[in-house]
Formats: sequence, C-alpha cells, structure tokens
Amino acid sequence: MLKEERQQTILNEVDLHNRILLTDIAESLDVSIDTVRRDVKELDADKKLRKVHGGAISMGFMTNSARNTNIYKLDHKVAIATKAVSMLKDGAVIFLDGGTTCLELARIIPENLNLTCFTISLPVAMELSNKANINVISIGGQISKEAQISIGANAIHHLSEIRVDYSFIGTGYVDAIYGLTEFDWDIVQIKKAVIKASKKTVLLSISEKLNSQHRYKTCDINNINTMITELDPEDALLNAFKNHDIKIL
Amino acid sequence: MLKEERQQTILNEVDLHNRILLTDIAESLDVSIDTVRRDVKELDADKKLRKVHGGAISMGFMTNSARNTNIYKLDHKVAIATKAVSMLKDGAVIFLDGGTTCLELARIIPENLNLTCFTISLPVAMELSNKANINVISIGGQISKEAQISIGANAIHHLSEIRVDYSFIGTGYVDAIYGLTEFDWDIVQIKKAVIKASKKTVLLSISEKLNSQHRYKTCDINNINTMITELDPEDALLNAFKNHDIKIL
DNA sequence: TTTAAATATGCTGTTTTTTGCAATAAATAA
DNA sequence: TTATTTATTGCAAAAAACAGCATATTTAAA
Repeated sequence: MLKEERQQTILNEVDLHNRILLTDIAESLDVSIDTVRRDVKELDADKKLRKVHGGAISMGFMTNSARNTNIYKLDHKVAIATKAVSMLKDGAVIFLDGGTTCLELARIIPENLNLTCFTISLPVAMELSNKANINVISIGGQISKEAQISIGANAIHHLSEIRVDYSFIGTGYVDAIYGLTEFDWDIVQIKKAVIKASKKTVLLSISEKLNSQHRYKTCDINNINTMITELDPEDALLNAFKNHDIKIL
Repeated sequence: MLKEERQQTILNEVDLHNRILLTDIAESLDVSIDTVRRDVKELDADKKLRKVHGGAISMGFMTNSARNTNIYKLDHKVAIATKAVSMLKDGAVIFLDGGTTCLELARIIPENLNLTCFTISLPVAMELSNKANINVISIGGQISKEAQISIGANAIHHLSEIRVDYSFIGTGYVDAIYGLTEFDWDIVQIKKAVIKASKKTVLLSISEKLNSQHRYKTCDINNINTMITELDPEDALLNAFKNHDIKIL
C-alpha cells in the first residue's frame, strides 16, 4: 500500500464520518499507529483535515476563514480591534457583540489566549470556534437577518443569566450628550441586556460615528467604562467625552 | 522492448489500477528498477501520472482528491437535500442539524417557502439568515469547535423546550441493526434531544455510511420516521432497512 | 561500412524516506 | 488525585531514490 493511497483513504474516512480515530484507521489499514499519526500530521499540515487528540476531524466544516466582502473602513476597525486586544487578560470571561468591528476583534485575538467568550453573533462565533484556546458560547435566539445576531426575548433572557468581566460592544450612533442610540428597537433591547450582564463595558466605534444619534437609546455615555476609537486618545474630536467618567483608548 | 512501448504499458497499468508499484512493473516488464524509475520520472514530468515514493498514481485519482475546497460527495448530498426539500410544507416548523448535508439542504430551500427553522449549527443559521421568508432561531450553547454546533447541557435544555414538526438530522454512522451511532458522546446527547423534540425525524445520510457503526448510540432505526439517501428507494443496499417501520426516500 | 556521438540501461555505493519500536511526556478519563 | 490513552522523541532496519560510472544500443555522419 502506497503512502498516498493510505492518506487518500484516511481523507475519505474523515470526510465520510466527520471524525475518525487513529486507532480505527490503523487497524483497518493494518499499519502501525505511528504511521497513521504521521500521515494525519501531514494531512493536517496540508490543511486537508484537522488533527485532534486521538483522531482527526473533517475540514469541510471549517472552511470559513475567507473574509467575504470589503468591510467599510477596515483599517480603522483593525486599529480599534488591536487596542481592544490589549485589554484582554488570560482567563477572562468576555462578551463579544456583532458587527464588523467586533468580528475584526474576534479575528485578531491571539491563539494562545485563554478566554471564555459569549456572543450573540453567528459570524463571531464561527470565527472564534477556530481558536483552540477559546471557549465559545453562543447566545441563542431569533436570528436577525440584517445583523446575523440573536435577538428577541429568548436571547435577552439568556443574557440575564450570565455575568461577564468585559463586554465589547458596537453601536449604531454615539454622542457625548445623547449617549448610544440605535435605529432598531430590538437591537437596543439586546444591548441593554448585554450592558446589564457586564461588569465593565467597552464600546468600539470608529470616529465617524461620533456625534451622531438616532431614535432609540441604548444607554448614557456614563454606562460605558471604556471607549475605543481609531483616533489618538488626545484627539480633539474626543474632547466632548472627556467630561464623563470614561476611559478613552 | 522499446522505451515508448514500456512507458505506454506503465500508463495503462496506472490508468487501470489507479496506482502501481515500481517493483511490480520492473518485474512484469523484466527491466531493472532504475529503468522503471526513470520512465516514471519522465511520465511524471509530462504530467501523465504522479510519481510517489515507491510507485505512481493516476492523475484522475489525484485530482479527485484535490477537492480541498469542495465537499465530499457533494453531488450525493445535493440529491439527498433535493428529496428532503420536497417534504417541506409552507408554514412548517422544522429543525436542521449540522453537517454538510444539512447545510446543503439549507442552501437549496426555496426562497418563497415560509418556515420557522431551529438549528444548532452556526453555518446553517448563517445560510438560512439569507432567506427572507425563513424565521431562523438558533439554539445557543457551548460551541463545538469541530462541528460548529451548539452542544452541552444548555443546548439540550433549550431543545427540551421546543417541539418541531420535522427534524432533519445527519449521523456519523448508521446500521439497520445497531441504529444510529456516533463517535462523540456530546453529539449523541444533542441528537437524542433533537429526536425527542420532533414529531417526526428525518435522517439524511449518504449510502456510504450505511452498515457502519461506532461506539456511542443515538437511537434505534425505529426512532427514525424517514430515511433519505442518494439511492433509489428500491436499491438493494436499502433492503436491510425495509423490515423496519421506516419510510425510505 | 565504419566511427563518433548521443542515448539508454544496468550496476554500485550512498543518501533519503519510510516505518515500526521503545521510552518518556502529555493529555484525557475515571 | 490516579490510571489509561495518546503524543512525542530518538533510534534502527528496510525500502526506495539518487548519483556516478560502465556498458550496450541507437543514431548520424564520414
């Protein structure tokens, strides 16, 4: 039996059953466990499957790392996410909101960081599920088609049952006087529940959103502990926020 | 024997058996191993076959394996999903499992169908959220990194609070006698909860999984109301399942 | 035809790859 | 925790690949 043949067989088995045991493969192919282990290691290096303790799992599930479309002001959002990452400590329990900025944060969270991470966002949950050291817990509920997040009474109820160290949230509009506002009533309800469930709340917002407002109010600026924009903390645009008890990064 | 002739013989052997050993060829053609090695090297350079350690493999065999981005037996899964779609009625409340077959089903659900759809799968939820007439409800819980689905006590508890008309589930292994089995204990618990929450359960499985089994049992075949494979319902491979009270599509 | 050059083949010794085994370390389960 | 399973590492034997060389065979030109 050629090595290539063997590896092809392993791939078939993995794709067929989603998950296999190295011992099963070794027995069915009648080679040593070491050989199977080495094969699986190679296939893992080639991204043909994913090696896990005792076996291997299919890549079919996890081919989702490709960033889909162009994100508006991606560079700004990456800058914000980078600042946010610096706040993360090993072992923390956090919440991640939906939206492209939080998704960017999820993307750049270091692989070696141990976190327990709640989220209402499907894309964020998918992204985080690729990180080995992050325990991801999705908050279920009715899915908002626009935002791909859980909304509604169910999600709010689940949020009422948790308490996280930090929550990282986005907002539609933010203003030093009017606070955080949204276009959408459902979203406001969810964000209120998130803030309630957090010891500290961190707002991620590109500067373009500063000094804008809309119809439904999420909370006052004072409810936010830290605000992160892509700007330098000393930027004049942020002056209006410095009267409040809020840390600016 | 001419070199040309010899190489043609090698190509024939490769095309016939998908693979050859250099030693076999050397012996059957009664030339030295070095000659065969040189021939195979040339044929590899001409892309007529793929040289591997100890032998050669046909191009067709390998291109089939280079489906890195594609899904294993996608055509079969589409066939299954198509049959499953025919079971869906307007206004139904259904559950969709994780896995590539269910994801395929989610993809081809018609835009005009009104459905309420529960799921534990992040990719399925994302896919369904693109369909205007489908009310998507995600079951939250701890996210399994392998399968990108919610698992654990929380998810099971949420499942216990719902009751759907139809659930469409996949399985790792299925056998007429041993029933549905899985590699993973957590997955079994979730699937049990799903079956309990369903008035009718529909199993989606490609025929390659038939007559295979693993260590943890989800349920007996009798717990499944309908089984869908890519095969014709009258196919002999399905005979073993016909003794049971199960509809085969 | 003869000869020289080019090509093909086989042989030898060396290097690389593959594989299994054993000892130890790490991870998981009880 | 302890016990068991799985991973890792180093090692050695076997198989295969490789490089260099000698011989044979074919081709092309004198």
